[in-house]
Amino acid sequence: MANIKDIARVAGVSVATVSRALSTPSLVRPATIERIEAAIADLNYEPNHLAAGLRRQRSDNVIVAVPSIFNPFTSAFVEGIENVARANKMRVLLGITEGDIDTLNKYVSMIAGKQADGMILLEKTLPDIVRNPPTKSKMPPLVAACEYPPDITLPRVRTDDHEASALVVGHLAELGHTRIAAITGPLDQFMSKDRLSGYKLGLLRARIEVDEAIIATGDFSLQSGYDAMLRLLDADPQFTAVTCANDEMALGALSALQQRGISVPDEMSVTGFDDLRFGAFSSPPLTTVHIPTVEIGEAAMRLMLDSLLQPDQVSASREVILPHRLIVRQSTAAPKKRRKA
Amino acid sequence: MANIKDIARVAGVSVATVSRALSTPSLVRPATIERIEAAIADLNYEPNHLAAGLRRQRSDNVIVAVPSIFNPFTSAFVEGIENVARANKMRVLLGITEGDIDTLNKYVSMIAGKQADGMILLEKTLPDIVRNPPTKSKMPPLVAACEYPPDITLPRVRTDDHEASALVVGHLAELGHTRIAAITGPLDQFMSKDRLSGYKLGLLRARIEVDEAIIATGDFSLQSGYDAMLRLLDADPQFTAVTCANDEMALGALSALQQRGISVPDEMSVTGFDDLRFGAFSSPPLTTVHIPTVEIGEAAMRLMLDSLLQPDQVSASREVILPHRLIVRQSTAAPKKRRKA
DNA sequence: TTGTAGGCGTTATCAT
DNA sequence: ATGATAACGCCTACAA
Repeated sequence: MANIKDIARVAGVSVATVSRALSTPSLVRPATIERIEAAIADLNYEPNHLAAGLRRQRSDNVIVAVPSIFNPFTSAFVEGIENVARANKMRVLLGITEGDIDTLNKYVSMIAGKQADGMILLEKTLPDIVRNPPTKSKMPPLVAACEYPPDITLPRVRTDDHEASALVVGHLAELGHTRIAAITGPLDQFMSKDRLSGYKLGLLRARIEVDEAIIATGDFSLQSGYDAMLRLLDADPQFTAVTCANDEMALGALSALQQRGISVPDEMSVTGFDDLRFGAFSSPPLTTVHIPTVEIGEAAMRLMLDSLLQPDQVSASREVILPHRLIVRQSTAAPKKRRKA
Repeated sequence: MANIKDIARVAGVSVATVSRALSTPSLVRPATIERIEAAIADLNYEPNHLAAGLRRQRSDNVIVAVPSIFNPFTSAFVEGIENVARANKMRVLLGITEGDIDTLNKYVSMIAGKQADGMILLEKTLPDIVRNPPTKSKMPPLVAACEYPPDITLPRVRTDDHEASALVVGHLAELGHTRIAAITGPLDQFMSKDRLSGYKLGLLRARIEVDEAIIATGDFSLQSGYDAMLRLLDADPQFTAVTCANDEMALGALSALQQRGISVPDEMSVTGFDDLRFGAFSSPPLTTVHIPTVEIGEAAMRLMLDSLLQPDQVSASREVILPHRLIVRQSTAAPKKRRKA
């Protein structure tokens, strides 16, 4: 492979000029640039990014740490990050952790190892370095999305899940429901807790008492929504609506209801959360809260770019909150028929 | 940040020994290794991957080029690649192309620029370099998945979509259907053509004549499946089954049928393709063909590792074909009722 | 506007 | 088993 020296020789200039022609063309005479570009085309030259990175001490990569990408919420998030990264000449390194904290910590150390310049997190656990900042070396640029407790001091982007959940419950209450069940996410995740507390807030506002007997816990998967729905149905014959902490579980719940022959929304109203496109084509189409997932990724990447530009502004930990909105489809309606036991 | 020189000094050895302790410990005396490891822990040393890469002429990254990751099929594929990459100390660089050939070609040139060692493709178009191999420099390691025509000479992994489609049609024919519609993918994609020809093969085997009037084209999206279903319904009152070229479109079709009040499977049988987990929880659950998407990614990454190990074996372009299998759920049944006009 | 040269942090070759 | 040292290819003062 040709290198910058070859180009310099062929173009009859010094390597410095070639380097400048590539990175700061304004400093080079147009005629010279032309000769250099000719040489580049001629020799099929491609700058060695490793060498440049070594010299400039950065890789132009950003790690995205997620438990798994095999899930529409996460992949939309990653897509958003990639969009902005690409537009800014950065690359996305995929860091799948499977929820393992050691793996996550290893990804963090890749930053010190210059494999990446920073990391965007969509994880339920924080890497150790956040709680134990390094004394000698400096803190790597980190951006958090969605999942984290309020006391950490990272730049972060999220939606107001608390209010969003309350909003859904409000919608059901307005329709006339007075007994509203919930299927939550795993309660070791901050996001799940937030959505659960929002559910309770919604009930409070509607002057409905919380009944723990009709709160079931899932793990955000279709199957867990299905299972949780069956558990609720068996536990209580009275409730007429159920709010699920994400669309996947809501779709699972829909499937369970269909199997039990309980009609939605006549006998049971069901709501989701996230607004996956699958929810728009379920039977019936799912009432849900739109979460701007792609935009969350984009905002996170922008925060990352900010951190990268101002390495010392660590304390300027900004928080971006993106708007949600209620999407009413056909899975919710006023309670009509009594459910048959 | 501490570097290898610092470690050498603190441990009282040369840089060469430190390097060896890290990469080939068997060549270093255990006692020495211990001193080195102590120094590493002490100084919080992390090897600079950029420097190592420059020296060794590789980045340990592999690019995955996909039109979009925001889709369960693709994300499963990427997850499979990441699994194997991680196990082999390689990283996945996400290359989203949005179907743009220039973007794709740029990703290819990143290999020459040492940002990555090779590329795995899940695209409907091939990068230029495949048709015009470079004369001076050597061909970058490329692995293709699923989408490509048979005449190219890349290592590749795929399923037998042709037979799989025929299998689905066979299933419907066995149930007694004689008028079977199809919703295909975009016909500029090889994968779509393959699935379409498999559909025709299935009809042939069942001695059913092909009727182009009940073949509609979609773009693999939910919405397009929904739209295509409505078009078919309006065009022909007779058919009793429809096979869709992927699960997303089948789910869209299900939604259209539900809206028209046509019951599945009593009045209409519907089949999908891919076996997304959403299909298992639709109403009714979707009969489909299981495609081992994650495994396809894993196999592709293994082919990549092979190519990387034997840079000259370009001609040894292996092809891996992974098995599919029919998943019969409740969206297919013997034709019963007549559809109402 | 252009050139010279030092150095980024490693690995690998060749000695010892 | 260990050490000295020359690359790897680029960027960026500094000099001209």
